Amino acid sequence: MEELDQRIVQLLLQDGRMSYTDLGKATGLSTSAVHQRVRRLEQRGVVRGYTAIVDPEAVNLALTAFISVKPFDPSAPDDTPERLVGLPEIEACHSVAGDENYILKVRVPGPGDLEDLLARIRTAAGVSTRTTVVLSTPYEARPPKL
Amino acid sequence: MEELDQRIVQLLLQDGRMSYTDLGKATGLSTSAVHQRVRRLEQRGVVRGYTAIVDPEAVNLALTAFISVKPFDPSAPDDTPERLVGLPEIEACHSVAGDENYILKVRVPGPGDLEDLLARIRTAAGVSTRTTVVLSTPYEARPPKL
DNA sequence: GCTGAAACGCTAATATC
DNA sequence: GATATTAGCGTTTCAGC
Repeated sequence: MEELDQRIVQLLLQDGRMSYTDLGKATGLSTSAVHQRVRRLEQRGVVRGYTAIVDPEAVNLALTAFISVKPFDPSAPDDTPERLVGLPEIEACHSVAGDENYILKVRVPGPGDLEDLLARIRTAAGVSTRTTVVLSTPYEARPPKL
Repeated sequence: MEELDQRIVQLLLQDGRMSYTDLGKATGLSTSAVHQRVRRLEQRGVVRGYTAIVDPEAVNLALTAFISVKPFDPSAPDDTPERLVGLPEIEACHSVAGDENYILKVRVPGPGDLEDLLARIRTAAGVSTRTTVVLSTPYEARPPKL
Protein backbone atom coordinates (compact mmCIF):
# COMPACT_ATOMS: atom_id res chain seq x y z
CA MET A 1 0.00 0.00 0.00
CA GLU A 2 1.05 3.51 -0.72
CA GLU A 3 2.70 5.63 1.92
CA LEU A 4 0.06 8.35 1.95
CA ASP A 5 -2.73 5.82 2.35
CA GLN A 6 -0.83 4.16 5.14
CA ARG A 7 -0.49 7.49 6.89
CA ILE A 8 -4.20 8.15 6.56
CA VAL A 9 -5.06 4.71 7.90
CA GLN A 10 -2.76 5.22 10.86
CA LEU A 11 -4.41 8.53 11.69
CA LEU A 12 -7.87 6.98 11.48
CA LEU A 13 -6.76 4.14 13.72
CA GLN A 14 -5.72 6.69 16.31
CA ASP A 15 -8.84 8.81 15.93
CA GLY A 16 -11.69 7.33 13.96
CA ARG A 17 -13.59 10.63 14.03
CA MET A 18 -10.79 12.82 12.68
CA SER A 19 -12.16 15.26 10.11
CA TYR A 20 -11.10 15.22 6.47
CA THR A 21 -9.91 18.75 6.94
CA ASP A 22 -7.54 17.67 9.70
CA LEU A 23 -6.47 14.58 7.78
CA GLY A 24 -5.60 16.93 4.92
CA LYS A 25 -3.53 19.16 7.16
CA ALA A 26 -1.73 16.16 8.64
CA THR A 27 -0.89 14.68 5.25
CA GLY A 28 -0.34 17.82 3.17
CA LEU A 29 -3.22 16.96 0.85
CA SER A 30 -6.34 18.95 0.11
CA THR A 31 -9.53 18.00 1.89
CA SER A 32 -11.02 16.59 -1.31
CA ALA A 33 -7.98 14.47 -2.04
CA VAL A 34 -8.04 12.90 1.43
CA HIS A 35 -11.73 12.34 1.14
CA GLN A 36 -11.28 10.53 -2.16
CA ARG A 37 -8.54 8.36 -0.72
CA VAL A 38 -10.54 7.43 2.33
CA ARG A 39 -13.46 6.43 0.16
CA ARG A 40 -11.22 4.26 -1.97
CA LEU A 41 -9.78 2.67 1.16
CA GLU A 42 -13.32 1.95 2.33
CA GLN A 43 -14.33 0.54 -1.07
CA ARG A 44 -11.26 -1.68 -1.30
CA GLY A 45 -12.07 -3.02 2.17
CA VAL A 46 -8.89 -1.73 3.76
CA VAL A 47 -11.04 0.36 6.09
CA ARG A 48 -14.02 -1.79 7.04
CA GLY A 49 -15.79 0.68 9.27
CA TYR A 50 -15.53 2.82 12.36
CA THR A 51 -16.41 2.17 15.95
CA ALA A 52 -16.38 3.70 19.40
CA ILE A 53 -14.04 2.13 21.93
CA VAL A 54 -16.20 1.50 24.97
CA ASP A 55 -15.40 0.48 28.54
CA PRO A 56 -16.98 -2.99 28.80
CA GLU A 57 -17.62 -2.67 32.54
CA ALA A 58 -19.60 0.51 31.98
CA VAL A 59 -22.00 -1.29 29.65
CA ASN A 60 -22.61 -4.29 31.86
CA LEU A 61 -20.11 -6.62 30.20
CA ALA A 62 -17.70 -7.00 33.09
CA LEU A 63 -16.67 -10.58 32.37
CA THR A 64 -14.45 -11.36 29.40
CA ALA A 65 -13.29 -14.87 28.56
CA PHE A 66 -11.47 -16.84 25.90
CA ILE A 67 -13.12 -20.11 24.96
CA SER A 68 -11.15 -22.75 23.08
CA VAL A 69 -13.42 -24.98 21.08
CA LYS A 70 -13.04 -28.46 19.56
CA PRO A 71 -15.71 -30.39 17.61
CA PHE A 72 -16.91 -33.65 19.12
CA ASP A 73 -16.71 -35.25 15.71
CA PRO A 74 -13.48 -34.22 13.99
CA SER A 75 -14.43 -36.03 10.78
CA ALA A 76 -17.66 -34.07 10.20
CA PRO A 77 -17.57 -30.96 7.98
CA ASP A 78 -16.63 -28.06 10.24
CA ASP A 79 -19.10 -25.19 10.13
CA THR A 80 -18.53 -24.03 13.69
CA PRO A 81 -18.22 -20.29 12.88
CA GLU A 82 -21.57 -20.17 11.07
CA ARG A 83 -23.23 -22.11 13.85
CA LEU A 84 -22.02 -19.60 16.40
CA VAL A 85 -22.42 -16.37 14.45
CA GLY A 86 -25.85 -15.78 15.95
CA LEU A 87 -24.57 -15.57 19.51
CA PRO A 88 -23.91 -11.87 20.08
CA GLU A 89 -21.82 -12.48 23.19
CA ILE A 90 -19.09 -13.76 20.87
CA GLU A 91 -16.98 -10.79 19.89
CA ALA A 92 -14.46 -12.72 17.79
CA CYS A 93 -13.91 -16.18 16.35
CA HIS A 94 -10.43 -17.26 15.26
CA SER A 95 -9.50 -20.53 13.61
CA VAL A 96 -6.21 -21.58 15.16
CA ALA A 97 -3.37 -24.07 14.88
CA GLY A 98 -2.88 -26.22 17.96
CA ASP A 99 -4.78 -28.50 20.22
CA GLU A 100 -8.14 -26.84 19.64
CA ASN A 101 -9.80 -25.62 16.46
CA TYR A 102 -11.11 -22.20 17.40
CA ILE A 103 -10.61 -19.52 19.97
CA LEU A 104 -13.62 -17.38 20.81
CA LYS A 105 -13.49 -14.10 22.66
CA VAL A 106 -16.69 -13.50 24.59
CA ARG A 107 -18.15 -10.85 26.87
CA VAL A 108 -20.98 -11.32 29.35
CA PRO A 109 -22.29 -9.50 32.43
CA GLY A 110 -21.19 -12.15 34.92
CA PRO A 111 -20.39 -15.78 35.71
CA GLY A 112 -23.97 -16.99 35.40
CA ASP A 113 -24.20 -15.63 31.88
CA LEU A 114 -20.94 -17.34 31.01
CA GLU A 115 -22.35 -20.64 32.18
CA ASP A 116 -25.43 -20.13 29.99
CA LEU A 117 -23.33 -19.10 27.03
CA LEU A 118 -21.10 -22.16 27.29
CA ALA A 119 -24.16 -24.41 27.20
CA ARG A 120 -25.49 -22.60 24.15
CA ILE A 121 -22.12 -22.84 22.40
CA ARG A 122 -21.85 -26.57 23.06
CA THR A 123 -25.31 -27.38 21.84
CA ALA A 124 -25.30 -24.99 18.88
CA ALA A 125 -21.96 -26.15 17.48
CA GLY A 126 -21.48 -29.67 18.86
CA VAL A 127 -18.17 -28.84 20.46
CA SER A 128 -16.29 -29.25 23.70
CA THR A 129 -14.95 -26.11 25.32
CA ARG A 130 -12.08 -24.96 27.51
CA THR A 131 -12.55 -21.55 29.07
CA THR A 132 -9.97 -19.03 30.27
CA VAL A 133 -11.46 -16.24 32.34
CA VAL A 134 -9.96 -12.75 32.06
CA LEU A 135 -9.23 -11.21 35.47
CA SER A 136 -8.16 -7.78 34.26
CA THR A 137 -7.08 -6.13 31.05
CA PRO A 138 -3.99 -3.90 31.34
CA TYR A 139 -4.47 -2.81 27.72
CA GLU A 140 -6.57 -3.70 24.71
CA ALA A 141 -7.44 -2.43 21.23
CA ARG A 142 -4.14 -0.61 20.86
CA PRO A 143 -3.70 0.78 17.35
CA PRO A 144 -0.86 -1.06 15.60
CA LYS A 145 2.26 0.79 14.52
CA LEU A 146 2.17 0.73 10.73
CA MET B 1 -26.51 3.33 32.79
CA GLU B 2 -29.50 5.07 31.40
CA GLU B 3 -31.40 3.70 28.44
CA LEU B 4 -30.82 6.69 26.18
CA ASP B 5 -27.09 6.63 26.83
CA GLN B 6 -27.05 2.92 26.13
CA ARG B 7 -28.79 3.54 22.84
CA ILE B 8 -26.28 6.20 21.89
CA VAL B 9 -23.36 3.95 22.78
CA GLN B 10 -24.81 1.15 20.71
CA LEU B 11 -25.18 3.42 17.71
CA LEU B 12 -21.61 4.65 18.07
CA LEU B 13 -20.38 1.06 18.33
CA GLN B 14 -22.06 0.33 15.02
CA ASP B 15 -20.87 3.51 13.33
CA GLY B 16 -18.18 5.48 15.11
CA ARG B 17 -18.52 8.37 12.65
CA MET B 18 -22.25 8.87 12.97
CA SER B 19 -23.10 12.57 13.20
CA TYR B 20 -24.77 14.12 16.24
CA THR B 21 -27.60 15.15 13.97
CA ASP B 22 -28.24 11.53 12.99
CA LEU B 23 -27.81 10.34 16.57
CA GLY B 24 -30.46 12.88 17.50
CA LYS B 25 -32.86 11.59 14.85
CA ALA B 26 -32.26 8.00 15.95
CA THR B 27 -32.87 8.76 19.62
CA GLY B 28 -35.54 11.44 19.38
CA LEU B 29 -33.33 14.00 21.10
CA SER B 30 -32.15 17.34 19.80
CA THR B 31 -28.67 17.57 18.33
CA SER B 32 -27.43 19.55 21.32
CA ALA B 33 -28.81 17.09 23.82
CA VAL B 34 -27.10 14.16 22.10
CA HIS B 35 -23.91 16.14 21.83
CA GLN B 36 -23.95 16.85 25.54
CA ARG B 37 -24.62 13.22 26.37
CA VAL B 38 -21.82 11.97 24.16
CA ARG B 39 -19.38 14.39 25.76
CA ARG B 40 -20.42 13.23 29.20
CA LEU B 41 -19.99 9.61 28.11
CA GLU B 42 -16.49 10.47 26.89
CA GLN B 43 -15.64 12.33 30.10
CA ARG B 44 -16.89 9.52 32.31
CA GLY B 45 -14.72 7.10 30.32
CA VAL B 46 -17.64 5.06 29.02
CA VAL B 47 -16.57 6.01 25.51
CA ARG B 48 -12.77 5.90 25.45
CA GLY B 49 -12.25 6.92 21.87
CA TYR B 50 -12.94 6.06 18.28
CA THR B 51 -11.09 4.00 15.74
CA ALA B 52 -11.22 2.73 12.20
CA ILE B 53 -11.64 -1.02 11.74
CA VAL B 54 -8.90 -2.01 9.34
CA ASP B 55 -8.20 -5.22 7.42
CA PRO B 56 -4.92 -6.44 9.00
CA GLU B 57 -3.77 -8.18 5.83
CA ALA B 58 -4.10 -4.99 3.86
CA VAL B 59 -1.70 -3.18 6.20
CA ASN B 60 0.97 -5.88 6.22
CA LEU B 61 -0.08 -7.57 9.46
CA ALA B 62 -1.16 -10.90 8.04
CA LEU B 63 -0.12 -13.03 11.03
CA THR B 64 -2.12 -12.88 14.25
CA ALA B 65 -1.23 -14.97 17.30
CA PHE B 66 -2.17 -15.45 20.92
CA ILE B 67 0.77 -15.76 23.29
CA SER B 68 0.26 -17.17 26.76
CA VAL B 69 2.88 -15.91 29.15
CA LYS B 70 4.19 -17.12 32.52
CA PRO B 71 6.97 -15.49 34.61
CA PHE B 72 10.09 -17.57 35.19
CA ASP B 73 10.07 -16.46 38.81
CA PRO B 74 6.53 -16.65 40.19
CA SER B 75 7.61 -15.13 43.52
CA ALA B 76 8.94 -11.88 42.03
CA PRO B 77 6.63 -8.84 41.80
CA ASP B 78 4.76 -9.14 38.53
CA ASP B 79 5.10 -6.10 36.31
CA THR B 80 4.78 -7.97 33.03
CA PRO B 81 2.26 -5.58 31.43
CA GLU B 82 4.46 -2.53 31.99
CA ARG B 83 7.50 -4.37 30.70
CA LEU B 84 5.69 -5.22 27.48
CA VAL B 85 3.76 -2.02 26.88
CA GLY B 86 6.52 -0.69 24.62
CA LEU B 87 6.15 -3.48 22.08
CA PRO B 88 3.68 -2.14 19.53
CA GLU B 89 3.02 -5.57 18.01
CA ILE B 90 1.05 -6.37 21.16
CA GLU B 91 -2.52 -5.30 20.55
CA ALA B 92 -3.90 -6.50 23.88
CA CYS B 93 -2.72 -7.84 27.22
CA HIS B 94 -5.13 -9.74 29.48
CA SER B 95 -4.41 -11.06 32.94
CA VAL B 96 -6.11 -14.44 33.15
CA ALA B 97 -7.04 -17.24 35.51
CA GLY B 98 -5.53 -20.58 34.62
CA ASP B 99 -2.24 -22.19 33.90
CA GLU B 100 -0.60 -19.04 32.57
CA ASN B 101 -0.67 -15.47 33.86
CA TYR B 102 -1.34 -13.41 30.73
CA ILE B 103 -2.68 -13.78 27.26
CA LEU B 104 -1.29 -11.41 24.64
CA LYS B 105 -2.82 -10.81 21.25
CA VAL B 106 -0.18 -9.87 18.71
CA ARG B 107 0.00 -8.98 15.03
CA VAL B 108 3.06 -9.18 12.81
CA PRO B 109 3.77 -9.30 9.08
CA GLY B 110 4.95 -12.92 9.05
CA PRO B 111 6.52 -15.87 10.86
CA GLY B 112 9.99 -14.34 11.05
CA ASP B 113 8.61 -11.30 12.82
CA LEU B 114 6.78 -13.54 15.26
CA GLU B 115 10.03 -15.31 16.09
CA ASP B 116 11.70 -11.94 16.75
CA LEU B 117 8.79 -10.74 18.83
CA LEU B 118 8.80 -13.85 21.01
CA ALA B 119 12.48 -13.34 21.79
CA ARG B 120 11.84 -9.71 22.70
CA ILE B 121 8.90 -10.64 24.91
CA ARG B 122 10.92 -13.26 26.78
CA THR B 123 13.89 -11.02 27.43
CA ALA B 124 11.86 -7.90 28.20
CA ALA B 125 9.55 -9.56 30.71
CA GLY B 126 11.45 -12.63 31.93
CA VAL B 127 8.68 -15.00 30.94
CA SER B 128 8.15 -18.27 29.18
CA THR B 129 5.66 -18.29 26.30
CA ARG B 130 3.23 -20.61 24.57
CA THR B 131 2.02 -19.41 21.18
CA THR B 132 -1.18 -20.19 19.30
CA VAL B 133 -1.10 -19.08 15.68
CA VAL B 134 -4.31 -17.81 14.09
CA LEU B 135 -5.00 -19.46 10.73
CA SER B 136 -8.03 -17.40 9.77
CA THR B 137 -10.55 -15.13 11.43
CA PRO B 138 -14.19 -15.81 10.53
CA TYR B 139 -15.21 -12.71 12.49
CA GLU B 140 -13.70 -10.18 14.85
CA ALA B 141 -14.49 -6.84 16.50
CA ARG B 142 -18.22 -7.45 16.41
CA PRO B 143 -20.14 -4.79 18.30
CA PRO B 144 -21.77 -6.32 21.41
CA LYS B 145 -25.54 -6.39 21.74
CA LEU B 146 -26.29 -4.03 24.62
C1' DG C 1 -5.42 12.03 -8.89
C1' DC C 2 -5.08 16.62 -7.22
C1' DT C 3 -6.89 21.45 -6.49
C1' DG C 4 -10.15 25.05 -5.48
C1' DA C 5 -14.63 26.84 -4.83
C1' DA C 6 -19.52 26.82 -3.68
C1' DA C 7 -23.60 24.79 -1.57
C1' DC C 8 -25.03 22.40 1.95
C1' DG C 9 -24.99 20.23 6.40
C1' DC C 10 -22.92 19.72 10.98
C1' DT C 11 -20.80 21.32 15.27
C1' DA C 12 -20.32 23.81 19.21
C1' DA C 13 -21.47 27.61 22.01
C1' DT C 14 -24.92 30.67 24.05
C1' DA C 15 -29.24 31.73 25.91
C1' DT C 16 -33.50 30.17 27.77
C1' DC C 17 -36.64 27.16 30.14
C1' DG D 1 -30.95 18.20 31.34
C1' DA D 2 -33.52 19.65 27.40
C1' DT D 3 -34.39 22.88 23.41
C1' DA D 4 -33.62 26.72 20.07
C1' DT D 5 -30.69 29.55 17.68
C1' DT D 6 -26.77 30.92 15.22
C1' DA D 7 -21.99 31.74 13.65
C1' DG D 8 -18.35 29.20 12.17
C1' DC D 9 -16.48 25.17 10.35
C1' DG D 10 -16.45 20.76 7.90
C1' DT D 11 -18.22 17.92 4.15
C1' DT D 12 -19.35 16.88 -0.35
C1' DT D 13 -19.63 17.65 -5.09
C1' DC D 14 -18.09 19.37 -9.34
C1' DA D 15 -15.40 21.82 -12.82
C1' DG D 16 -10.78 22.26 -14.31
C1' DC D 17 -6.23 20.59 -14.87
